[in-house]
Amino acid sequence: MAEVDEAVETHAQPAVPGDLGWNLGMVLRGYQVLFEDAVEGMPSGIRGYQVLSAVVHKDPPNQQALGVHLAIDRTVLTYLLDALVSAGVVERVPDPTDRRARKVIATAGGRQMLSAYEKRVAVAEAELLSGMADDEAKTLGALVTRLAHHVHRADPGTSPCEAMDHLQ
Amino acid sequence: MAEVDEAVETHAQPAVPGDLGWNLGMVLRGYQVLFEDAVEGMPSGIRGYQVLSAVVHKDPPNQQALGVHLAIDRTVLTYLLDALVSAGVVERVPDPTDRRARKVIATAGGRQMLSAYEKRVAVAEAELLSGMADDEAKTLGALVTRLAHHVHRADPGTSPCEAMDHLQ
DNA sequence: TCATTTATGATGCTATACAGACTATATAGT
DNA sequence: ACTATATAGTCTGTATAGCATCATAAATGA
Repeated sequence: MAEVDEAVETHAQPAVPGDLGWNLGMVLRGYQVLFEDAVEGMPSGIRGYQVLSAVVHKDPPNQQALGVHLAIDRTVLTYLLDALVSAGVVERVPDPTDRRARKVIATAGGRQMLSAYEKRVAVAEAELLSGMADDEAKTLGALVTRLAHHVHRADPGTSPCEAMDHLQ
Repeated sequence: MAEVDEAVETHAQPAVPGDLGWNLGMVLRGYQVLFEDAVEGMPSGIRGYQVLSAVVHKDPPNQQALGVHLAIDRTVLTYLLDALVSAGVVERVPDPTDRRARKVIATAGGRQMLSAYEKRVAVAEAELLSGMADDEAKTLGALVTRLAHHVHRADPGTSPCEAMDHLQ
């Protein structure tokens, strides 16, 4: 594995174990700061946006699938959806084929709200990456996307502790 | 499980706004899952490790600098350090030049403990990236590092809400 | 000297996640 | 058909993390 091979790239980092975590945490923090600003006014903020976005773009068949996709615990999703429902943004529709399940769909207003916020979120995302060259940002985005899908595939479970056994 | 995502994978950025957040969140989640396992037994878990690592490798002059580096609120850092101190991992040493300040230093046992855990953390980090080619992982690491430093420079504040005024 | 700022610690509040119990429905085994 | 088990969703309680706030000590500057 990684030894003292500091021909890394920008400047020779002794690559302290844990730096990856610091880096990822810092990036996510920066993202959240910008994101929170961008989704101001959205019910339940960031998570509300994510739920609404997933509902519209992923069209999950029921709440469980929605929760798994976002890695949100089902009990959390309940009150997250409560907030969105009472804001008139989404609806819970009983699934005719399985009366235990409920499909979550966006209302017309919800879709409208989403597309309005998406513009702001896109700006925030661009801003986060504003310090990098276009091709770098693109590369980063592609690699992060791949890694994210890898992780999600390895652990589609809702709760982080549930399937922590193996990631590969 | 594998649905239509395959087509969207590498190129084509229909790029739903918010995907970057999902990706980053998922990567960080995967990291934390592995990390938590790797630092099992460490006082205060992940944060404890990060604090100890920063103390040893960054040698911050006082608690405030430490907190800023890790973007941890100073009141949080207090009890985090309390735990590490009572575990005999670090010590608070009064700064002779400023008697308000305390420098945090690792004990011999703490340094030993850190280097033991660092091996495990390095394995965990390698495991997270195990799905990628070496050069890809390297590129990703370099880009994330740059972005992280960019973010940290832009907002070195301790608390995320301080810089952006309000959380929801 | 006195006021202001800085470094740290202590306390209480709020939000949020997760575990576990509970209801309703579905599916499998007999 | 009948029971047993599994699943979807909700509700409740608890633990915890993080922040605001106040308190204390010491440095800085007027």
